[in-house]
Amino acid sequence: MKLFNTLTRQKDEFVPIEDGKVKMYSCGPTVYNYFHIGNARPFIIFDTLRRYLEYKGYDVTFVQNFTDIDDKMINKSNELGITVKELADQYIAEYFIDAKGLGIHEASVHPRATENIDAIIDIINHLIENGYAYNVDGDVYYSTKKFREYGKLSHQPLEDLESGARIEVNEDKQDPMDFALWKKQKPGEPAWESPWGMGRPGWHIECSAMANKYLAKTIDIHSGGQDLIFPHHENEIAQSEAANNCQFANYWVHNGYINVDNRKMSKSLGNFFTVRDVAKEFDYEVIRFFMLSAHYRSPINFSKDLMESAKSALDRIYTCMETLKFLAENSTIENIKQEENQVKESFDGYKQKFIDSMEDDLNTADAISELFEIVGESNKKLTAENEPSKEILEYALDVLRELGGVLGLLSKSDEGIPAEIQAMLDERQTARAEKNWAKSDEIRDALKELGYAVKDTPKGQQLSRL
RNA sequence: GGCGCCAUAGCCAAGUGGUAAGGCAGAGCUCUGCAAAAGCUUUAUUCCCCAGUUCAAAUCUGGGUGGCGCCUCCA
Repeated sequence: MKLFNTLTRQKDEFVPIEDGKVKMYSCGPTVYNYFHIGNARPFIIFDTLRRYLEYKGYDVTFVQNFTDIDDKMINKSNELGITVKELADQYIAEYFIDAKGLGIHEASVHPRATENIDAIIDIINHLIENGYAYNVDGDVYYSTKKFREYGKLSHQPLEDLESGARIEVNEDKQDPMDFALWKKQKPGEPAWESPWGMGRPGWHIECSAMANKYLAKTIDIHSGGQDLIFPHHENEIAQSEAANNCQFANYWVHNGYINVDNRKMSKSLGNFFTVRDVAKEFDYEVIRFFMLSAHYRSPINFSKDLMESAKSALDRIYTCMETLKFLAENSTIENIKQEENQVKESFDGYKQKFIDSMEDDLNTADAISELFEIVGESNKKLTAENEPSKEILEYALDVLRELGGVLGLLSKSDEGIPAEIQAMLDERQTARAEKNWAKSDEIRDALKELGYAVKDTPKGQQLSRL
């Protein structure tokens, strides 16, 4: 498949280092709060990339870290009067609740910075030995000037970065662009022992250390939001490549922002919506569908109207699936009929186009349109009047489930109908036979109260969950 | 100041040289006891503007206009 590589600024054909295997690292959240819709985008996008690679048969090792020690963690824990560890434990648990809802598979490993201090110290030591880092009284900095290729990811020469940089008041640094690898303990801060005294790791070094520890010195794909390109990912490259003397990641993949009123959604601007809050109003799955309905690199706006529209679109697919299921259960014809072979062939065609779209830099928007082609054709050809065979109905369902699964969608489990609901349906059926419309409608309303919608079709009553 | 992205119908959104996918919303019709769902018809002679290249441009080139982002913690 082709992936847009920030390093080369073009779509590159993806070739893994080791045949059949993919090593992927994605920057995870700083766990001091619920994550917001903007944070959710990379989680969903790269989960989808991972799913697609697995669908293609790759054995994917996917690592996503938790940043559980930094200024924000310390400030928030002080605010709440709890320890940094307690804060981290709480929001890591909350992360998994939202992630599960969004259909995000757990990573192969979810390492925490604080549990990998040894690996972090190791790599810093290495950098000092190699002359890329220096210790100033317990603070250790990376010397950006030493790394010749600094700026290769953000495509900015060091001088240009420097001229735009804010002047930071820190006389310890040899150069304004140098960044902290290890921060000396300040009073009241959590700290770990190190060769340079008590302190804690800087933000960038944890990812270098953990990618190395849990994956390899050179990994296949490193992903994250576009706002991490500089400085975070640029610094990771500087650290890892200086320490290991080899390329860090072959493909750098970055997703676009989520905007609110055309402005970037971010914690610092305060214009964010947490996934938890949005999920109170819309299904988690609607959020995921919304994210995948545009290309991952383009910026998208978030609004309630757009969520409503995403919900309607997703409902169209589910309604079709429910109808297919209903017809399959009531079909008297087992094997595919002669005239249905054409329908089957066009389903195969849509599936192929779906895959072609995914191959082209994960074009999920285009891929989703193929789902709707299948829905449209099903609605048109596989109707009760046409007496479709069980085989073709199930084929349609299988294709939708399979492709939906690649996107992490359409997996709502269909539980059986509770006995009491079935009793109501039976009662309504009798009423309808007697043309007792008042009673029929009464039961329909009662079912609606219980969260079920009922449709009257030539084949009988079709039930669906609201 | 440096670097980069974007502009397609009422809204969202694919399409990067061969004559405008898909979804949402709207209107009309069919079906229906009523609904719901679905189907049919309908909604861009045109892709921000101007110029150029080409047999052919939404797509390539140049120039505008408008919006956004990174260079600072951020997904």
